[in-house]
Amino acid sequence: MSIRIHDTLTRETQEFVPLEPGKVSMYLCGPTVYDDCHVGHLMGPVVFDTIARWFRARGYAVRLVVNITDIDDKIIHKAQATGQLWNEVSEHYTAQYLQFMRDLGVESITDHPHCTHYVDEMVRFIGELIDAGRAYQAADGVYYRVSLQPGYGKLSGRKLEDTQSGARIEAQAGLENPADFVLWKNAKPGEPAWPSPFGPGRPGWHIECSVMASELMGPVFDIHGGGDDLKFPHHENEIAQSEAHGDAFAKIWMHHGLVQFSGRKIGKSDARMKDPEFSKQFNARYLLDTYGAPAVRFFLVRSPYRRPVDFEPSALDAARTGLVRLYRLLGDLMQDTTALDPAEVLSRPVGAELQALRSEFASSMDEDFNTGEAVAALFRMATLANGQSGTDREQTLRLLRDLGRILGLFQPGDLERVEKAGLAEDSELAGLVESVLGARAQARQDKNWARADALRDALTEAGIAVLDGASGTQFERIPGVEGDPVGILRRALE
RNA sequence: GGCGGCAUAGCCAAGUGGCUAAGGCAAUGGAUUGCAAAUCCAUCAUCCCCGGUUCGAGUCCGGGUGCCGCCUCCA
Repeated sequence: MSIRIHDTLTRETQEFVPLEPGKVSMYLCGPTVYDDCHVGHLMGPVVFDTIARWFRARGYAVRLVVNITDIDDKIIHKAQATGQLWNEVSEHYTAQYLQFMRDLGVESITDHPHCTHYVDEMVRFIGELIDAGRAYQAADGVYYRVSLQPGYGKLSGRKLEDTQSGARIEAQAGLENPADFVLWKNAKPGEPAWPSPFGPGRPGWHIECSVMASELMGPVFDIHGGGDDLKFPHHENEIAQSEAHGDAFAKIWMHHGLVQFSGRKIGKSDARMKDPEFSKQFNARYLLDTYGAPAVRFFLVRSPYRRPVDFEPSALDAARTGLVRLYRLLGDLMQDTTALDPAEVLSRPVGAELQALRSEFASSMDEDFNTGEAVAALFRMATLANGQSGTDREQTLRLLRDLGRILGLFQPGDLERVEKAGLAEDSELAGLVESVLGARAQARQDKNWARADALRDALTEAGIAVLDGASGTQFERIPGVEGDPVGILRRALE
């Protein structure tokens, strides 16, 4: 029952052996805080939070460092475009990002180093690279000398010559090699700057990860993660810098697939994203408000992390429907806030059928964190529970919930957050819904079926699904229903 | 052009050479319901094409075809 991990560097899945017994140190490339998050930005944190949770369930103490890039060309451009100070931009989007982390239940991140808090360390690191002959000053900054790096390109599987023949790298004046990359950018007039022996300026993008990772975790650590698109050049360059600095750096590299739409990656440079109607459907805030954060988390965890996730509203909706089914099955168990002991959950004595499913769950997670298979095991537990009664059923449901909780699912309040997504912020609509439901209840009592059904139809049109049950009537918000729900419900009450 | 990945039911999607190819959504039939919805039960694929290895391949190898990512900022 050891954990196996796919390493991008060796392209093999191998048993994980920690540097220090019982401990895991991980570094994940975090956001550059210059704009609203889209769904793609949520994937890394959710994936690595889930991985960290499984490590903890297997008894490891986890350190997970996720940087915040709070100085960068894009931040400066955004500030210039909006008339803000650069740090007003970065602080605003940092706060937004951290709120997303809380909403999504990402709780494994132990350190959120800000790039600007480590400038001195970066300056020292760059100075050491210059002293070692591995970096040089050019007209507009300090550059890393790629030509002296043996094995440059080993992560992304490319050779220096290939990179050059790519020909899309503009030959920059003063560079020894077109693949050399900037470590320190000299400040232009009006740009934010930090003092350094190489002149006032700011750190380049790649250097921050090398420096902050080693500052917080030392010259070698267990796992470095990030999105597939960061393999080259970002991670390749991190390796180059750190190795040139004499650091062993990450033992294992893990890369998650990218979120796509209609088979194509969603990115800032995607022409489609210029259409506000198009981009809105990937906006993180919009998605969390419309579908509920737990549904978004569940969606991202349903398939294994290395595959690209094809995202579209109907797929998220399908995931949400299945998730709600589990919520309803769990019922009151969802609200239990008792702290969970993963070791106990994984070893607690249970019936044979349930034990088999728990085994599948655990071995799926052990095998490179295959959350897709693990989730399938949860659904099979649901089917099992439906055929049981009494203490057997109770045992199955408890285990289903607890295993889900190890992955960050089934938190207290999640059902509300998913079923009522978007309603909380609209108190007028929420009030109207209650009024219409009350009127309908009265009509049903009077056996005025025509009136009751008309009210129900109005609710449906307004995007509210009515759920009659033995213990009264519940309702849920149907995601993605457009129109004027307030107007519809007002008219219905007349 | 270079490097890498993927092709499994209407849709999404697991699958570590070998019992009946996970799971979700949708659909259909049934139970339930004032009627619905929700819920429960049941049904629903031989895995892009060709060739090969093997007692046995969705799973390995070779060749096609198609799609995608990276090579420029990018989670």
